[in-house]
Amino acid sequence: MRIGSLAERTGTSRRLLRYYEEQGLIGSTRSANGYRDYAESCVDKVIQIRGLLDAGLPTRVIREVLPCMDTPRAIRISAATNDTIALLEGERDRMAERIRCLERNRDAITAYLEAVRFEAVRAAQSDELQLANPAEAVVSAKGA
Amino acid sequence: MRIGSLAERTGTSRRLLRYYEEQGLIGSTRSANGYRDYAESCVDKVIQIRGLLDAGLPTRVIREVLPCMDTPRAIRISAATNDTIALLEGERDRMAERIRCLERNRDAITAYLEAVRFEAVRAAQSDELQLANPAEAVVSAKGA
DNA sequence: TCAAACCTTTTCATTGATGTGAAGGTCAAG
DNA sequence: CTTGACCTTCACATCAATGAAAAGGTTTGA
Repeated sequence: MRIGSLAERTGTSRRLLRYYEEQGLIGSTRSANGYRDYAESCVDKVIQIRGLLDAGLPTRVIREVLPCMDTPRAIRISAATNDTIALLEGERDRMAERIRCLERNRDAITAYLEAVRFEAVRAAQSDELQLANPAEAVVSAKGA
Repeated sequence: MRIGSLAERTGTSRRLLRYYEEQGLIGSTRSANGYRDYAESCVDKVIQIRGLLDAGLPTRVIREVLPCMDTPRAIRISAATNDTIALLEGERDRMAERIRCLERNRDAITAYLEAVRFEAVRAAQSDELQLANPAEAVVSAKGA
């Protein structure tokens, strides 16, 4: 597959794909004319890279982590030195911490949105009944 | 609390705290001499900001999201326009997507590490029994 | 009171990482 | 031959973060 197809199928620019290759995140062979030729698996790989970058992981970490999830499920054990293992454990823990942080904040946003919806309903009912002023409503949620 | 204490208690540099204030992420009052004075709640807030930035959220988003989680649990409903709500829902969904991506990859790393550990045990046992060569071991995990 | 040590202020400049634009050239198909 | 996809390379944009200079406030102790 050439770079245009890969770009289209992954929703990234050709420029960015060349950049990822420069950063050692993806690989490609070259056709006789010098054009890059990508494996089918690159599609998933690029999507995964996009997700990890968007989740805040630096390319350096992604470079280390990606080989552990090769899509033709072959796990290279031999290349795992003790240093690599320690490094991966560290990154796994940092990922877990990121997940916790995001979950906390996602839940807080969810709770806020629910409170807003609840308040909107309450204000509408109040409006219906007695034409009350819904402005400046501040709800103190001591319980939550 | 002055900037030095806050820096020490949050593990960030003074410089960075001024930067966050410049970016509208935290606030401070000023003493008579011009020194910044921070509320106690700023400690948690800064830690939360660090977590969100580390998780890949841009300051723009954090600025919007933070007011929804004020620590004296007062939820300001009034300031929630329809635009704000839509924006928050979008960010919540993006957070959820990040979480899924990180979970997938954390699990993949975990599985890899377990496979490595398993392989290490197997190689050790093999060593004990027949002095086998453990180098270049590649395990094809078709089942997983 | 003087001074040294330390904290704070603002401001300008820079770094590092991710990503993009565009120029100038090659290749291949209509 | 023209068009469109691809190549390399240099430069630029953006964002988070940092460095350093220059100036002033605060504290402590001789």
